Amino acid sequence: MEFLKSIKDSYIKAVADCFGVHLESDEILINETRKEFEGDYTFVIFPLVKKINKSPEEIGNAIGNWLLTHESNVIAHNTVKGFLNLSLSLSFWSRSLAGVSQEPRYGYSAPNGKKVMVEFASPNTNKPLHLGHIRNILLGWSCSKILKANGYEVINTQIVNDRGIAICKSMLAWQRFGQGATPESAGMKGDHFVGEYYVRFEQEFVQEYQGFQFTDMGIAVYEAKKKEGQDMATFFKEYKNTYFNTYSEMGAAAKAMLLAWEAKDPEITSLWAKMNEWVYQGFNVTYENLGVTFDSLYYESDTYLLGKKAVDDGISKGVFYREDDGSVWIDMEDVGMDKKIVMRSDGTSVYITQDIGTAQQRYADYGIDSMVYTVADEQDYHLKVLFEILKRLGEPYAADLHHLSYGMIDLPTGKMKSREGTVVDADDLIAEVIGEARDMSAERGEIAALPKEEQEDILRQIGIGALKYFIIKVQPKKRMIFDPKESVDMQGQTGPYVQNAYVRIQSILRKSGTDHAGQPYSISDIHDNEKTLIKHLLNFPGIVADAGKQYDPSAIANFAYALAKDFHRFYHEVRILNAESEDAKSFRIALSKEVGRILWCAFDMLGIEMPARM
RNA sequence: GGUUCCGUAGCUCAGCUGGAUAGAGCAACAGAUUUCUAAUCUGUGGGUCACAGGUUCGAAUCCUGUCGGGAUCACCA
Repeated sequence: MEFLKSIKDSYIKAVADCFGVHLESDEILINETRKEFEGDYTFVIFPLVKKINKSPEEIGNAIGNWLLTHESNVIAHNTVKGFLNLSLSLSFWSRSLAGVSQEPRYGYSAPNGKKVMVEFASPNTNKPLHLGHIRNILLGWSCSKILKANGYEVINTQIVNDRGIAICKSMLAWQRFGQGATPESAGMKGDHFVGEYYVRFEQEFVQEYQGFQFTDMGIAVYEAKKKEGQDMATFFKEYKNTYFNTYSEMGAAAKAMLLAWEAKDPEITSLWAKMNEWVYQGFNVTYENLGVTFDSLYYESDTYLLGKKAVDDGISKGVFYREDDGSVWIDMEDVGMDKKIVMRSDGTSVYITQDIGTAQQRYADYGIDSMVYTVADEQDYHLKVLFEILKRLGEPYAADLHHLSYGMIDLPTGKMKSREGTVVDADDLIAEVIGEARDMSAERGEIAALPKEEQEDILRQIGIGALKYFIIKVQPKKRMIFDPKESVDMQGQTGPYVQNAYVRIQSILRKSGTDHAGQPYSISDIHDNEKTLIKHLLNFPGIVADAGKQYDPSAIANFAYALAKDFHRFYHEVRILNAESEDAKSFRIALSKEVGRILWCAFDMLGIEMPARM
């Protein structure tokens, strides 16, 4: 949209003409005029006062007068304190709207030739997805959409944490207690099925551990290792991990299983593959319900040995150094970070080594220019270290790495804790919001006449829309409180509220038929409501660009809400189909259509569907 | 303790590249439907923008410090 830019250019000319001062376009501050003042847009002229050495009023009036004679879009002006308020002509508004209509990809940038990989989700395969994963998935997916809108070629990926001691615990429990059960025989979703065995392992282990505490051995350990004055319960609480790694029979069995897996033992490998497959089938259902897909998958079982070559390279480049015991380190104290180990003395990789290797693998696979990692803020430091290492290794994409960091989700009752069973399960939550949408819809009966299948689709769109919007409207970096009751709200600042604005528009467009779609119009008057909507439309490209730069979907969510809100008001105060003239009717239909389209685009960028009816 | 993020209405959140009298939603109360779908709209009340300094014509926004909360600081992942 170039109209606002032309006014900015005129402003620069006005300043040059009136005062002989040259301004750069980024020195100009233009806002929408606050509703208590007369005007549409407002220039803040305080910054000019020093340069020109006249009073703000004098400067404002001079520029205003200049614009009045030289800039046809400006039809009136007034200066209040340091603010020059401009009123714009009818033709500005109608041409602006027409400009939006004529641009099929309005708000979207042309391809910029850059390829970015966005990583999100990245679950462990020993238990089902929960609320935290949902926030991660929604952020990653939306960010991917927003980057696409900004002209990037985007590859969605995840690193599937499919190996390690956790999955071995599930496997061991299944071996011992499963009696050959399968998700089918148990009638369960695969990820939940496997998760049950993970829980079972913990239960059995705790039982074993409690038994141990009263054996002679246990008492001897307590006496030998306790801290001064520490009672038995406290001691054993802290000792749990050590017990797992030393005396525990189950711990030993799980660790043996991990070793067998690493040695590619056929029986263990096939059990591992079978149980992971169950989990993936479960995950895929959840991903589908959330409407997300991946372009590529990386499995930790494939990548966990990667990175060793990077360590060798790093040593020869002088990025890493070897200690006497054979361990390899990087010293980043010069940039305010610590020393960090990248390879153990026994020659095995640590977590970050894997990440280095995976990054290199991804570059080898896709030749990407940049990467976005959607990872919770508890790993801020880890990602910071990773990026610094990749930079020092001279990786070609290292200058453009971004950690999409987000805060953890709390419940009104406090933190989610798996030990206390307060973790909100993703599938349960999805079912709940759809159920709520069903109840709300039943009260209204608007869609009752539609075929069953279509109804279900709409209920899903509304329920999931409520849930997604509730989570995505909050700035990523902020820790958020998730109140299950509020998450299913469908009134006020919610997904369904925005969807409802869209649905109203579709209803109008259906009723108006083809008679008025795309009809030319020449308006003789314009409502404040209409101006406000057009202002929103003009803002959209800037919002999208900003959301992309900031990796911040909440900016789009808030924009969509503001637009929907102003549409609802417009809808209420102004007749559209029964407008006072054919011109006004055509104009309002055209305006509604563009609002609907932009709402759709904005929600698409959030990964939220728009129902046609509700 | 070091580092880092957060602190805005009773609650959940916007606003943060400095601009006019800090905005929404929820909750409470009062209204609006012979009208394009009321998942809507209108109105009322509700604030030392954690606190204290500083920079500035101007600070919720930038800087410093304090307080409160989270995270992190493994040869774990």
